[in-house]
Amino acid sequence: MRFQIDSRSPSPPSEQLADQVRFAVASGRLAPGDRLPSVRALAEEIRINPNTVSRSWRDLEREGVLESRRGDGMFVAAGALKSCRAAADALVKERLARALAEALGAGMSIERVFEIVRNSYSGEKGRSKAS
Amino acid sequence: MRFQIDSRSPSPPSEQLADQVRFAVASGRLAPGDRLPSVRALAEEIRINPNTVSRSWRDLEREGVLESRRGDGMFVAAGALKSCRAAADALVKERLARALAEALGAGMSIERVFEIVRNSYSGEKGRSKAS
DNA sequence: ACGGGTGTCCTATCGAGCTAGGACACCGGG
DNA sequence: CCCGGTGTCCTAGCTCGATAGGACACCCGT
Repeated sequence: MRFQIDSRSPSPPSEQLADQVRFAVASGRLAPGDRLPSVRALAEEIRINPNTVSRSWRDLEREGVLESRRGDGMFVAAGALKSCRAAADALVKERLARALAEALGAGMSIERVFEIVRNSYSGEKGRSKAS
Repeated sequence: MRFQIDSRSPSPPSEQLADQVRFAVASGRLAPGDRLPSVRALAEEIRINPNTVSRSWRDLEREGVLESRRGDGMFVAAGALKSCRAAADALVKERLARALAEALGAGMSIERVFEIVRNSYSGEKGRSKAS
C-alpha cells in the first residue's frame, strides 16, 4: 500500500490519509485482516507527524473500518468492505458533483466536461502503467 | 450575482468566494465594468466577516480581475475575461482530474464515473430550472 | 525476563484563517 | 459643506489542525 499527502490540497492530511484507506479497502487493495503500516513508520515515510497518522487510524477505528490490537498493530476490520464501499461511493459522488457544478458555473458545456474527464482518464491510465 | 459559502467545504471561505467571482467572469455572468457588491453588504448577506470578503477582493485585484475605485466600489477589470477563462479552465480541469483519480482509486470503472456525472448533470439542470 | 515494536494518551506550541471592532481616506449626492 | 457609503488597514482573539516530545501499557520473539 502506497500512501501520500498532497500538501497543496485544502483537506487536512489526516483526512486525506483516512480517505485513502477507505478507498483502498473499497477497491480491494486492502482486505479485511490486512495489517496497516505502523504509526511511526508511516509518519516517517510520508513526512507527517505520528500523531497525525494516529488521528486517522483512531477515526477509522471509531468508524469500524480498522481494528486495533494493542501492542501488535492496526488491521482492516471484518465488516469494513461494505461500509467502505458505501462511504467511498458517497464521497466520490459528492466530489464529482461538486466539480461538475463548478465546471457548469464556469460556463463549460457538459460535452467539454466529458472531454476533460476522458483526456484525464487516458493520462491516469498511462501513469499507472508507467509506475 | 448570487454568492454563497459552503461551510462544509475544506476550502476557506475567502477562496470559495474568489473562485465564484472568477467563474462568474469566465462565464459572462459578470462582465468588465460591472460593480461588485460592497464588502459590508455581501458580508452580511452570506454571513461571513467583512474582512474575509475584503481579502477575496484584494486577492482578485492583485490578480488583475477586479479594479478598486476608492470611495466608490469594486469593478470587474477590463482584461478580466481572458485571464478568468484561463484560470477557470485550469481550476476546473484540476478539480475534475482529482475527483476522477479518487473515483478510480476507489475501484470505480470509468463508465460508472460517466454515469454519475450524467446523473448529476440532470440534477443540476433541474435545480437551475426550478430556481 | 527482557527489549523492541506496537497503539494510545498527554501537554504545549505553532501557523493558517476567520472573527471582532475600530479607525482612516476617499467619493458623491443632497 | 456634510454625511453616508465605499475600500483599506490595524490589532486582538479565537478555532482548528499539525507539530513536537514525551510517557505508558501492551504484545511477541529471543
